[in-house]
Amino acid sequence: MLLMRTLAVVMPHFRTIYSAHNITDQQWRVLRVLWQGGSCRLNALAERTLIAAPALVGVVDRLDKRGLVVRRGVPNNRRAVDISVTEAGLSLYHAVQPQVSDLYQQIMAGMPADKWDDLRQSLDMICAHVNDVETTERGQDRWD
Amino acid sequence: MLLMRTLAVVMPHFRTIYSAHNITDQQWRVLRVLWQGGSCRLNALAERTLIAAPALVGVVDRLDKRGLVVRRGVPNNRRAVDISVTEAGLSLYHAVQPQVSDLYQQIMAGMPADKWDDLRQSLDMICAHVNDVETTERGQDRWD
DNA sequence: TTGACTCAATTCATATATGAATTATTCATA
DNA sequence: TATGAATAATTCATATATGAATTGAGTCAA
Repeated sequence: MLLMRTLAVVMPHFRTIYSAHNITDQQWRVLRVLWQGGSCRLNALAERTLIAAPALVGVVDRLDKRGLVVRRGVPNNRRAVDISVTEAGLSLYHAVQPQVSDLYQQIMAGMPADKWDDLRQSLDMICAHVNDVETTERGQDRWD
Repeated sequence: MLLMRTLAVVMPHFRTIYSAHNITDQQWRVLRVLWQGGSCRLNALAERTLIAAPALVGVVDRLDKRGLVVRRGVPNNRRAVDISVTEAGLSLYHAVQPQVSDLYQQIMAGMPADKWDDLRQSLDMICAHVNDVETTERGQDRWD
């Protein structure tokens, strides 16, 4: 609940920026990842944006309709689809990114840098350890 | 993104428990809050579950249909509605709670207790500070 | 007392979130 | 080389998430 509460407190501030440019949180995440990585396929995009593939299909659809990204077939692999930003998507990204970066800095300013490092490490540690828990659960399945 | 990633890693484990009892994350949050606080009105429930009121209406509707919670009018205030768990909702809670608690303990075991305290404090600090950022933003509105 | 205003719950429209099932493909192998 | 297992993207059904607008009550001052 603490994680959710923190997100619930922080996200609206970012959302204010996004909605001023008529995009959603998820649409922003897609644009940012595509800008950083050039282009990638839906599954990879799903991993990097933390948006499940079925939901991502719709997000990309809407970005595609607005001409911010494009879908292209991959040669030698007709079941794969490559997604990349358009010029319009790129310029939108450059319009939004500074504001997002500013807000990020303001939030970071509220806590010393070493605390941020600790926070990052702790969260990473949780992510890493939780996989062990999963293994344990599976182990218990043997007694079903 | 780190916060979202952590939630994305942790939640599926809890969700496994919930879905085994045919409830969702949000339905569980409602049951837990109602069990802890007896009963409360929709707005208060929205705050405590971190579910926005419009979405919460639907969650309560579905719990109501399944007889896990009930809506009751508040005397002397016909616009308010009181929500509370039923016997069925209570027994479901007691069936699920131990498993949730166990999983929680397993996750907690992956990191020393003082680290958890630091983590809690850091996240609380973020929540507290972000409100200041908001104030700053509002202050800038004066120049509009 | 009545009209302006606030409040609590809800509805609406649109955009995800999630797990299960599909649809084409591609691959590995008997 | 037929053929079943594995893949990538998508569709489906159902359950939220979000912001704006409504509805039905209370409230308070002129």
